[in-house]
Order: sequence, then structure tokens, then C-alpha cells
Amino acid sequence: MPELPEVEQMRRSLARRLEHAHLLMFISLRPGFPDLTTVALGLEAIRDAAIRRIDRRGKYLIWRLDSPEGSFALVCHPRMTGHFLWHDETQPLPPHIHAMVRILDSSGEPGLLLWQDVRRFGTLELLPAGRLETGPHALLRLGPEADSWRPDAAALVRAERGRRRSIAAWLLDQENVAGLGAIYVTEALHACGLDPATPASRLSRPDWQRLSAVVRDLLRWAQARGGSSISDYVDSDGGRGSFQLEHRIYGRYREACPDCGTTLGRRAVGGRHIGYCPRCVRLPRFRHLAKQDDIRHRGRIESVEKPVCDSSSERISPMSAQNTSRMLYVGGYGGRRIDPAPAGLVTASLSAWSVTDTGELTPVRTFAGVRDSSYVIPDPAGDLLLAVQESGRGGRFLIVDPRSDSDDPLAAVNIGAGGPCHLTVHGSWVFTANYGSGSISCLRLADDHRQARLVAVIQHSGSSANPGRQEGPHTHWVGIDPASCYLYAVDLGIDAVLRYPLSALLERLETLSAADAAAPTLDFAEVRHDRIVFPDGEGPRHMVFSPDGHCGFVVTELGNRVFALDLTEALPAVRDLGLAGGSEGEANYPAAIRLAPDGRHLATSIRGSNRIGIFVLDGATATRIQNLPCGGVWPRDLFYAADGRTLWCANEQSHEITRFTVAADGTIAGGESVARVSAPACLLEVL
DNA sequence: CATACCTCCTGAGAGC
DNA sequence: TGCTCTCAGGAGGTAT
Ligand SMILES: [Zn+2]
Repeated sequence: MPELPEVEQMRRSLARRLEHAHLLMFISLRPGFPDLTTVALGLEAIRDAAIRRIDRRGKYLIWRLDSPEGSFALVCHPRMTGHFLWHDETQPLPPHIHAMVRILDSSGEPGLLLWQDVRRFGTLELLPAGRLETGPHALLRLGPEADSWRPDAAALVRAERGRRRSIAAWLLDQENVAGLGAIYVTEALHACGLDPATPASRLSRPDWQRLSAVVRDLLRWAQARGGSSISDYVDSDGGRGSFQLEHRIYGRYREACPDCGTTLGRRAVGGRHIGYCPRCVRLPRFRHLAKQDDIRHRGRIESVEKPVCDSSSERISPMSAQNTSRMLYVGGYGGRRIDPAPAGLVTASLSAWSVTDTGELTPVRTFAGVRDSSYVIPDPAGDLLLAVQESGRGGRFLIVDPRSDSDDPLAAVNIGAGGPCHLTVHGSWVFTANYGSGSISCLRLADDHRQARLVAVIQHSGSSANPGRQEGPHTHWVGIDPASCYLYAVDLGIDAVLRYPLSALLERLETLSAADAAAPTLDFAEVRHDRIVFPDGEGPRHMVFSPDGHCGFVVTELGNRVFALDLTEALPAVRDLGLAGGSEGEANYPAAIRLAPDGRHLATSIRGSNRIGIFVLDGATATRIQNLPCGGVWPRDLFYAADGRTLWCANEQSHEITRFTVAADGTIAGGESVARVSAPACLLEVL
């Protein structure tokens, strides 16, 4: 199975129990496999082998063993199907087990580990530690680890000159980069718009830089997801990865390209196939095939040498922030949701754009140290930005100084929960909505707001009607009403808006904060709140308040509706105001709902049919007056400029910002693409 | 030498 | 149903 992320997952899983364990016996079950016999005999001669560490190099797993006879390395290569699994001896032995390892773990418990390898290509060998550093082993010839591959691009251009092999063959050669295989080569090449058959010698210096950056990001992202689990592959603890759900090209031969719809093809490389999209490739196999009109028609870049912005580039243009009064910040998943990269595409997860009087956007800078910022808000107390970072396991709260020369946030604070997607601030308190964990993290800002500390996590629980999306709580939005009476939390997973009386909550948090102990997790049942219940399966997502704070409007992601909440009631009921946008019968997943600065209109973004709905407010009700195409694909967020004349739309899947002009009657027009930025997820315009 | 092809295996799924 | 065919997370060996 495994490529680097999967072998790394195997390593982590094995290390949990094997590190500091003792290897008691290695039993070969196949007398006919000479390699296994050799390992068994070798280990028989070593008494009392302590397992110091489990390492990984490329796709090799290395058990580091210490014994009175010296140090040894058990070097394992899983090839296609080899892997270890823990065995319960009361159960029958699974098929294709070729060896067993008896151990005594650090707590004195015996364990039996099986080596299973259906196709028998995997290898196990025992080497004296010295031979790892010197011998002729292939392990010694491996190139740099793919997840930290930072090549000297100029040297590669020089080295490849005059050679003919394809870039796919080059990447698969473990002596160039270690750890890549068919999956990640396929995905990385598509992300770079490279045909697998392109000769490696055709790559320019920026091409190599971009390719290596994409490879690093891809592998790190895949590792955070536990790798790819195809068919029934599991790690030694039975765990599955989830990156296979994000394969865009691999395993989709003859299906439609997720980026352009063209039927995917494949190229034979080294006896197997690497998929690709014939239309998305920007660098064809041979230069003479690149017809100018074809390239123009496709809107792709004119020259491969044209510099491409990636997340490691510091400044996009030297223009400084203080020259312009309006600034649009775009947050999102720029580092990882990758694309065939048209010219001018900004791939940062947080970027700043100056807004001219005519509404044009000019990139000012990126923040390379910020990853996956799913939501960004201003700190009302100063000039800082507050954001949440939706990273693999533990989410983070970020404080960013947009004026700083540094690309790194001032602070990145663990929020004790996963998948944050929204946040709000009230004085020195920050609350994050954690979609992944279904919780609210409460953090206290330091006096200068340049640092923060996690004080408590309020954990929701429950589920609702949609088995795929509502198997548990998924807190999607948090906010405080204009009168500062309640902290509202919209939970998509349990079909409810919860409102926590703010003064009581803050009092409790202040007490916890003063105690200066580790942040506790509070069951939401133990924190006073009202529960505003939605119809089953609606999946409430985002909310806005009417200007007087008496009324709330909630858009539901699963039901595609807008609901009104009369917040002056002791227990508000929800009132259905109709479709958020699009049409009945379409698959629509609304994302944003925003109040226009005139206080009389609402805008909704409709993912699916890619529309924007405009509502006119009339007291506690709202009526939809427009249902327009958003100009892009998958409108994830909207933002009204402060003067109310412009509405920005972040199109996550077409990687662009579209712009609408807002008339005095609240209707919008336009939808032209004004900026290319990869996977935008949130917008914030400040003056 | 660099590069393309073949091989070592078993099982799953498609097509007939 | 069963049969044949192709393909699968890899890499080492062998012809050109
Ligand atoms: Zn395509």
C-alpha cells in the first residue's frame, strides 16, 4: 500500500506499543522464504533485544534494536501489501501471515504482532547497525524525505539537461525524492498542471520550486489525515486514514476531472499508470504542441517561466498597506486545495488585497506562516486580526499583526478541540466554534492582545436526522448579540442554536481563568443555556442579528432555508422564511448569511447552484428578492464593504473572488471575477 | 550510462 | 454461475 504518509501512519501506530518493548521471538511461518529464515536465525542469536525506537526512512520502517550483542536494525519494506497487525490469540490466524513477533511491552504485557503480506513483495531484513550507515543497502541511496523536500532548483535544471525521462518517473525514483508513489505523484502533478509524461528536463526553476512545495504540502496534509486507506487497509491498531477521500485524480481513470470535467487519461510509467487530466495540464508533453490560441482559450498561463506565487513567497508586490484605506483579507485553504495554477493565482491561506476606489483588488501580501485559516475577524480593540486555523488534529487560534514584517502569527494557541471554523471576540474573551469537535473554545486575550490562553472548552453533544452530517455535534458559528446578552452558538449537528447568558458565562470563565489551571472541558449541560430547536435535518450553519438585536436570521446548510428567530422571547421559536436561494429540488448547501450595512437587506451564498440570494428585511421577517449566479463555483463566504456599495463573494472551488455592486434598493448586480486566490473560505474588509 | 520493460505474487472487479 | 482479463500503495533485474 504504502507511500510515505501510510508508512508514517504505520510507524506511529506501531511505535505506540513497540517502543521500549522487548522482542522475545521472531517466528517465520514460511520455511520457503529464505529472507524470513535469515531474520529468524539472526534474531535467535540475539538474546534480549530491546526495541529502542521505530523509525521511518522513505517507505522503509526501521526497528532499532539494542542488545548485549550490539545494535541492530530490523528493516521492513511493505512494498504493495505488507503490514503489521496486532493479534488476539483467541482468534483464528488471518490469512497470508508469513511471520510473527512476540514482544513484551513496557508495561510488561505480552503481545503478538503479525506480518501479513498478500502479494509477498514486502521485505524484512536484519542488519547490524553499522551496515545501515555504510553498506550497499538501497536505504542509503534514498533521496531527501518528500515531506521536507526543498531541492536546489537550479541544480536540478542543470542535472536534468539532456536527459529524457518523464517527471513522473523522476518522482517515483526513490533516489531523487524518498517516499512518493503512484498516489501522491498523480495528485502532485495534477496540482501543478504537469503531464506525467513531461520530460523532467522541461521543468524550469520555478516549476521545480512549485512542484516541491506542492509535494511537501500534499504529504503533510495527507499525514495529518492518517494517509490514504484503499480497500481494507488498516494500520496495526485497525485505524484507517482518510486522505483517499480527497484524491482528485488517483483511482479515477475515465471519470470526469473534478476541476474541468474532461475525461481523465493515464500515462504508463515504470510498468504502471499515472492518471492525469489532458485539459488541466499547462505544460504539454512537447513544446511544439502548445498552440497559443489553445492556451489563450483555456485561460492558462502563457509561459511556464512566469513566476507563480506559492505559500512560501513573502511579498506579492512591494505596495505597502498604509497607502490604501480599504483592505480585503482573504482566508482559506490556499496551501492545500490546489489547482492547475493559472497566472496570478495566490495560494496563501491568508492574503491581503488593497481595494481601489473603483473596486479593483491588488494583492499586497500573503502570510506564509498562517495555514488553513477558515475564519478571520478584526480585533475591535486594535489593528490585529484574529483567526482560527483548521489544522488536522488540534485546531488553533491565531493572532496576526497585518503590519508586521513577519509572515508568522504573533500567537498560535491550541484550542483543545478540532476543526474550528468560526470565532467571535468580546472584550478580552475569544470564542471559537469547533465544527470538528462540536464544541466552543473559550480563550482569554492578554492585556496587549498579542497572546492568548485557553481557559475552557464547552462540549456539545447529541445528534440529529442526517446520518452523514449529523452523527454528532458540529458547532459552526458563534456570535454575541448587539446588546451583549448572550453568546449564541449555531450547531449544525444537533439542529439547534444554543444561547448562553453572557454575564454568567463570563463570570464563570473569569473564575476558571484566575485559577490558572489546565483548561477544563465543560459539558454543555452544565453551562446554563437556552436551546432553540430547528426542524430535524435542517443543519443550521450561520446567523446574523437584526440591527436592533431583536431578531436573528439563520441559514440552514442541509435544508437550504432561512429561519427567523424572535430573540426577545424567553424561548424563541423558529420561523421558516423559505428557500435561502437556488431552486427547490436542487442539491444546495448554503454557507454564508450577511446583513447589509443599510440594515435592511440580507445576502445568502448558495453552494451547489452557485447563487446569491438577496432578502429585504421587514421587522421580524424577510423576503427574497433576488437569486443570482455568484459568478464562480461554491460560494463559501460573502462580505459587504462598509459603504454598502460592494458585495464580495469568495468562491472556494473556482478559486476566485467575485464582485457585485449594490444598488440603493439593496439589489446586486455584476459577479465579475476580480482576484484569483486558491480555495478562499472567508472574507473581511477593513478600513 | 540511462531508460523501458518485465517480474515477483494474490485478489477484486468487470465483462462475457 | 464461472471463466478470462486487467489492474492494484513497489522496486529490482535485465534487455536495449
Ligand atoms: Zn481537468
